[in-house]
Amino acid sequence: MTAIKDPFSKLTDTGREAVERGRRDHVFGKGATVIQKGDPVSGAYVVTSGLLRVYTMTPGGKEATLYEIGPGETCVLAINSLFNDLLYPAWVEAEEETGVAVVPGALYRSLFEREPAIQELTVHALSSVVLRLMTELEEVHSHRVDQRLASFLLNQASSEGVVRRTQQEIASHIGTTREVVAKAMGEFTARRWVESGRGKVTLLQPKMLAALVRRNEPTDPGNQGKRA
Amino acid sequence: MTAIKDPFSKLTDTGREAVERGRRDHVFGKGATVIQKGDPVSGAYVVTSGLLRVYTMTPGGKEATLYEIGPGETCVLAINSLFNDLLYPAWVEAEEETGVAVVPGALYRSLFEREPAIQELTVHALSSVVLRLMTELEEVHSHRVDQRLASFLLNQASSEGVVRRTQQEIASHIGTTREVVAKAMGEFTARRWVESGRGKVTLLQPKMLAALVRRNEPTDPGNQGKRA
DNA sequence: TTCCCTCTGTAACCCAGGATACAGACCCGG
DNA sequence: CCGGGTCTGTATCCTGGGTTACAGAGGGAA
Repeated sequence: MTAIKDPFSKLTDTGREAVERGRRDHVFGKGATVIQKGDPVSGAYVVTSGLLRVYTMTPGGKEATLYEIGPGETCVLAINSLFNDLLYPAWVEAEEETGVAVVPGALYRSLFEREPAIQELTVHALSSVVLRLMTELEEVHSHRVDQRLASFLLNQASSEGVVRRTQQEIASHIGTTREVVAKAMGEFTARRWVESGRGKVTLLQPKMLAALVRRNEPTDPGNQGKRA
Repeated sequence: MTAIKDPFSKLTDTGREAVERGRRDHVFGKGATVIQKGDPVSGAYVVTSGLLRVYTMTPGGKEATLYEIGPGETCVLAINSLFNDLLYPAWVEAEEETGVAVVPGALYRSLFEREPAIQELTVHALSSVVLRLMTELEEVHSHRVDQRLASFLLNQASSEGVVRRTQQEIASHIGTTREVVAKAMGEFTARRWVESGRGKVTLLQPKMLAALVRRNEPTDPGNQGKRA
């Protein structure tokens, strides 16, 4: 969503020129840390290729993904920090090889004043993050981990219903530990809703997963045959 | 924070005039529901007096406050819904008697295009909400409820260190139940960090509370003398 | 093939915190 | 001054899920 392929294409000529002169391009390898919590933010980060993951970390080292940033999108937290002059409040890493264009803060601000395209981009990016955060927050305190897992699998699945991620990665995304993911996953496989392999999960019954997400009762009220 | 007393004061004359013509003022009594989840949003909501509370609710009816909106601030979710044309994703209620000016969506959008003050206001409001949501999200999965309670008490306290809220209200704010609040509060009173009365909590040792929030270990490792 | 490293599957344990159920304290109105 | 509603204080129980601790199962490299 909000996939504007080249965010600078709609600028005025002078604007585009300024961006071309001012932008700094970087490439981050898979797994590289792009920004750390507490870093001062030097400019607006626009992803040109690849995928960034923005996440928080508990003092204990457990991670939870806030959201991801794809090509054409910009890192809102950076913009946020830019306008409010704050330190960056989270971590960002490259999930794969990722190109990033950094537009210096002062330049971005002046563009924001003059260029409708940048205003539009900014507001849109901010809005969509607000939405994602809200959804996440709501999810986090109204769904159990098996539900969150199901929901994660559903919207990470390729069209063939395959999710190529290790359980550890999944755990980080939904903010829990590997073992817990394995537990829930075990339940899903037992019910033949998914098939689980090394670094990959295949959805067999997406509908059942979706139903689980919606449902509020525990996995199954009349669950005899397990423990006790 | 972000307390702009009259958000319309910096508009151009034509802009201010348009707002005066277009705005609809409402007053909501204490406890009144201002917007419900799923309501279509007709415009930007600007609080003129009082206090609004934005919260989510689990299917089970448990509430958790996302953030509050004071005079001069505007409800970002409304703006968000406005720009993305979405249904409103949460609930809003008046915590006290509250005046709200509603600026119709079309008008707001056109103002946004022309008026720097509105652009500024919008971005600032969005940014600060992003920050608050992030903080909340981080808090929710890295702090225990006693820590969250402590932190809540600390930033709700008046200058004399008094919080005038019932335990039920507090529970809704930090997203748990009354009983759990009572439990944690009991612990605090036992340690003489706070004094608890009907609808009111007095902080005696704010420093200890603050320390608890920062600390990561459980309340006290060598906790002999209670239970067992 | 073999070694090793990464990933998954289980099982047992334990604790924070949600649910339930009262008892008593405060407070207003009649 | 009494009675009923609203709050607070506990105690008891139970479950979701974090923790620990291994035992296999791929799978790449030498």
